[in-house]
Amino acid sequence: MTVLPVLPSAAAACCSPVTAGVLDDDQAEALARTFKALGDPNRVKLLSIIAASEGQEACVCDLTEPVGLSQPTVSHHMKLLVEAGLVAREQRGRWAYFSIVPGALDSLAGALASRTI
Amino acid sequence: MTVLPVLPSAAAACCSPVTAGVLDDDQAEALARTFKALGDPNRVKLLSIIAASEGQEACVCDLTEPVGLSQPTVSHHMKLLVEAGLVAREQRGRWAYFSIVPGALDSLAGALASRTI
DNA sequence: GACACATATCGACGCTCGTCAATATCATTC
DNA sequence: GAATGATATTGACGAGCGTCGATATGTGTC
Repeated sequence: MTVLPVLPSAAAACCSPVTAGVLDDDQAEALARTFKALGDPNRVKLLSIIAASEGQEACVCDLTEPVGLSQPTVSHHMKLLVEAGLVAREQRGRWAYFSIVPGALDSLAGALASRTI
Repeated sequence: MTVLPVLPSAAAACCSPVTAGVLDDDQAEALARTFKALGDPNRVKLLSIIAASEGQEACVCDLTEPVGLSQPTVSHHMKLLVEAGLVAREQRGRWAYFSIVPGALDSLAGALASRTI
């Protein structure tokens, strides 16, 4: 029960393009929270590392070395990404596997793209 | 000469989807800088207000009241959005008009969306 | 040029963020 | 259940952010 199709914060971001009208406070807050999670280069890199890994998942032990940060710091960043609804955490044995929530980035992209159709 | 199709920071973000492989430090840095600009609810709202305005442009005087912030604070946020390459500033008479850089949000969305084709 | 108006900059204030070392928690193995 | 290994949490630190009032800059008007 660790992977949800769309998490609350991501759901709020979905289907409310920035350019489709004035966003209310809740929509702006939800979008900003997700963008803030992407507002750190190390988190962006962590995300890309996970996506580039086999099976689109990685454990903290795979992530520490590429970004050159301490284990607690990587754990901290992963927690933020999970809370933002961008990444899912699954405990398997001793390891915690992180994977990108399907559709999370796409729905965020949808909130950015203009409706040119 | 205030409006550019794609500014440097946005250009770096373009065409390097987060899920297409491990991003190098420069790409991650450029993407994070743009996302950080969107990581504040007031800036997200300012962006949507501009997009929803007639002619897709607005001056600071139009923006202060809707977000409920002081004029210097709005000016500060607009500066960040301009530096992020998301918004263009054009001085016309006494007023400074802000507009969303064409394609900026779309290329950001492109950096997020997975290539499902 | 003096004035009025719109916007930008400055200086300061609390608050949050990114980072680490130290430690705690949890799952596995013996 | 004691030991081991992977990850999370805690506490602390400096750096950066969001905000404001006060002030400076720039633009048009008289």
